[in-house]
Amino acid sequence: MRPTGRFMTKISTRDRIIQQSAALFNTYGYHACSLSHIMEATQLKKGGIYNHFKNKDEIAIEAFNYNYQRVLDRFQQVLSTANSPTEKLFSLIDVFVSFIDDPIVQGGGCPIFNTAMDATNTHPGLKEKAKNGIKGLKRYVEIKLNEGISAGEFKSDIDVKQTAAMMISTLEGAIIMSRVEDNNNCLDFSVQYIKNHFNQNILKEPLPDFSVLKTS
Amino acid sequence: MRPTGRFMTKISTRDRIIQQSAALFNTYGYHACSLSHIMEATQLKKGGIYNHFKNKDEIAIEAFNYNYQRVLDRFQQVLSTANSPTEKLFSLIDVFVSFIDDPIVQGGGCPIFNTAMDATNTHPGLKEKAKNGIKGLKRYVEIKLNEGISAGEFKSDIDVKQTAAMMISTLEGAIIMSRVEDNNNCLDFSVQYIKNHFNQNILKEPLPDFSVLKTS
DNA sequence: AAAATAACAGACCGATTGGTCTTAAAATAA
DNA sequence: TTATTTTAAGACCAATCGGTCTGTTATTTT
Repeated sequence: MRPTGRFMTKISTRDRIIQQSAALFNTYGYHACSLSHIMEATQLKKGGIYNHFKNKDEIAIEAFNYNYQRVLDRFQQVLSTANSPTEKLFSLIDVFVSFIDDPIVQGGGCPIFNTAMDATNTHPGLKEKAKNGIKGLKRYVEIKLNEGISAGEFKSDIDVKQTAAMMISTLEGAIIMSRVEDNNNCLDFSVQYIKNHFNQNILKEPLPDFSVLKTS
Repeated sequence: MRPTGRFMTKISTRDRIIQQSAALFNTYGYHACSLSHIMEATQLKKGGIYNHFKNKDEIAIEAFNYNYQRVLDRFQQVLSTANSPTEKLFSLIDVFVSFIDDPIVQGGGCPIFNTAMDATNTHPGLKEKAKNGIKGLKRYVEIKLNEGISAGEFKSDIDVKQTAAMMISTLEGAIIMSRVEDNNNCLDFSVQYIKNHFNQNILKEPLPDFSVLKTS
């Protein structure tokens, strides 16, 4: 029962807790984000928080869900402005770049991968969620690759799964590296590299713009 | 003053604390690794530990140094069995693969990148160490690339810095992905991919073995 | 052998952790 | 308006956190 005006929906306290915690969990990780942090961010006391959640774990899970949805939303949003499969494919790359240029959530980077790293050895439940998140991300890319093949724009003999995995791991690796190095060099390199590779190995008709890459 | 026999060196308690903590920090991260964990692993009480270190931070720093040195050692070791620059370049790739197949330290993955992720928003000191660690890793690869150019085995117009950054971020991204997915698929893809790229774009005389890649 | 030093145990500390519960106020339903 | 339910405050809890300090036991040095 959410209080609703005529055309707008007031955010529930529970959702506000989730959103503000999502920023904290992405920034500090599960163990380094305490309830005091959440209390301070939400301006609520324990009672106000535990009225909506049974424990910290439930908040963290919901926070991940929220961040994950925001990632998907950005994919949707960016893809909606692209027309051809080729444009869509290159738009996918841009989404990863946007994780650095225009972070989805406080703390930066890709919240899915951040959670994956944070939870791998410490929080089986969250790790599983991150694992599925990555699977979803991959499926997303695979669909777009298949659409390109169906439309006749991409070569039909490409290994879709392999290409999707490569693209994601390369860009995610570059995102991490750029975050640590405090500059975008590595990400820019990777983007150039992948676009070039797509142009040469995925597209049936390479774009003329990419034939000259060595501009360093 | 280390107690030494004729041909062997007994490990100091301090070093033992560092080594065992190094495993814990790599597994759980800085905040999720408590002194109780360290006490249990080392079978020492507080007094025994704080006799050698002034605080948890100092242990974590030394633990990182130790893990970092082990990474470098593995590079040295693998490279020592390679003869030509080409062999050395491909050996570098194998070192990253070994992070999954034969983990350097408990918790798995690359301890440098693990620390980088763990510390980015939570521990400036450790983050700086990880940042420098990655810089060292990159320099290592760059040196090997330059050796290949000098020896005339690699093309002379390659962008060494860009290539090194690409190689590391791609493989590190794949390592993380493989760890989350609990299989080596992504890493294997990436390795195939990079080797193929090196063969086509770095080596002056491509190896015949790599011309056929599409084996899926 | 005696004196000095290094190593370690373990009690102790205040602060903080995640979590519970009672109570009062606010919002909703009757 | 009254009764009921939801929301949130905040006291309280045991457990644990990183860290200090004292006392005892080993180990060196003299």
